[in-house]
Amino acid sequence: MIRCADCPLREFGLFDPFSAEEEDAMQRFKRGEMAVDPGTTVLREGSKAAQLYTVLSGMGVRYKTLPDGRRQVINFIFPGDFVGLQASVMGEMQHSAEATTDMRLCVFDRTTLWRFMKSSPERAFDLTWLSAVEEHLVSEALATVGQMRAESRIAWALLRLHQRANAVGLADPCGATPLPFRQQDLADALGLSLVHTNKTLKTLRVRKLALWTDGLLKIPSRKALADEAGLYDTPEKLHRRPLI
Amino acid sequence: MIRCADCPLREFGLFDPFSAEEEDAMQRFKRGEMAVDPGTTVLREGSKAAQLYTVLSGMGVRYKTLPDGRRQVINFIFPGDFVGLQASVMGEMQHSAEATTDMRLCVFDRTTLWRFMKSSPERAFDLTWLSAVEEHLVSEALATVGQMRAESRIAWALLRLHQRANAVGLADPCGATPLPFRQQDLADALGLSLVHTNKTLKTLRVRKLALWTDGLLKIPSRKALADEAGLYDTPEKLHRRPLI
DNA sequence: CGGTACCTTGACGAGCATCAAACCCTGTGG
DNA sequence: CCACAGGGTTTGATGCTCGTCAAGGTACCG
Repeated sequence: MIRCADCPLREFGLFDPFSAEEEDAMQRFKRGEMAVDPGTTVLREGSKAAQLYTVLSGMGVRYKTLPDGRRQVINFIFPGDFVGLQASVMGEMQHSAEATTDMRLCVFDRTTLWRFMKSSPERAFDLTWLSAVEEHLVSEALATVGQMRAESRIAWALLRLHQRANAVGLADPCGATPLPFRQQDLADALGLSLVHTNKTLKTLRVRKLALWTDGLLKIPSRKALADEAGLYDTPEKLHRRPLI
Repeated sequence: MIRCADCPLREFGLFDPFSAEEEDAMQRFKRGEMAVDPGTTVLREGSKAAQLYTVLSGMGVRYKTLPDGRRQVINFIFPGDFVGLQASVMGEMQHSAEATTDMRLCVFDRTTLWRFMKSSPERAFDLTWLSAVEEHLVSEALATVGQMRAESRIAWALLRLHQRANAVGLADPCGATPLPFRQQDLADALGLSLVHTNKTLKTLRVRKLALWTDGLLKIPSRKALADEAGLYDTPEKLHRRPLI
């Protein structure tokens, strides 16, 4: 089992540094590790999950299933993400979480969460912070899906995915970012049909704004893509985030 | 100034009860009261607001503004809602909040929030809880906007608004609920044009599923409306929520 | 070799946006 | 008292975006 002190996620500037005591408290909180295959449902909507996880490696999606079987992807899961807080706080999950690739997870116990918050107000604050950031991300998605046309929606999503992937060191020297999702996942995230998503991806390819093929994303000009996405070119100031 | 002990919101079963000490701590936390007119922007997107508020009475909207001037309503504000947590936790607001009606607000100070969390782990937990619930609400909206057709979206929104209003005692004996928003607000919340929203409201009226005119909403059969909204008829089990 | 999962492309039509105009109601000022 | 303006609602006409249907292509796997 990886010790928190050696956590591979710590290398990236994305996360808040730990003090020695913090590391220690975290270590006691940690329950174990888990590795899952692609397609595994880590948390199921409606379940009163007893565990929560920090993603060590791999990617996935959070999604809601509708009565008629369609699904809405709420957002994409990247290394460093904290999954399952909702169930711990609200009693049960309101969405599912599924691994898209192989995934390694750091396992924590729900029952210790409360003790954890109590023992350390800083951690309690961090949890609130994480939750507030999630809300913000979902809100931005809502604004995009509600207001933008297909081309802009996809531009927005690809740009955000690119940022997130880069922030955890997944970029490749030649500028290609691995993006192992299916077109259907993107379609479900953006409220578009698979067919139209496919066609729109093609026009973005033709316009040389974003090239996503074979699980690799290349963005010739972030500025141009941000323009299409209706985002001010993001000065890459990603929030530094707490790591739990 | 209303004392927390006499808070008019406490009457409704919606909120967690307070112990005497809790009440006391809350009272020290409270900074004052504020009354605003319809149309007032309480919090502005991008501002590093120093205050946060609990809504004592009145309604409003949270929304994001897009570069081209369109807006996305994130959700609607009701009495008991806690507004501005995002700025306190994340540093600045990611959306604006505006009063639709006259509104009375309980004012708290941002700088005391941290002290507040530190002094009382239960409150810290409550804040995380609130944030998690917000996220859930926005996610549900995202799923609705992303996957449903106009008629279902509007049915969903009206049903949710009806529930929220009733939970804070705004229902009228004869079954009419005050709903002071404009059709444009609903349109902006659901990613629909004003015109199409209007036409869809008409068909819902014709179908006797929901009658919303002159700021009053009447729902002949919640079951029928829930059906159209793609919701299992909600057993009215609204989460009891902490009151801050 | 058939089967499955995913990507791709074309044809067609529906749902919804957009444009334009009329119709309230309320408030305001001559 | 009436004219007028402004904010919101309502309605019709037109056409674009996007969903749906259908089919074919490719890679991978048992």
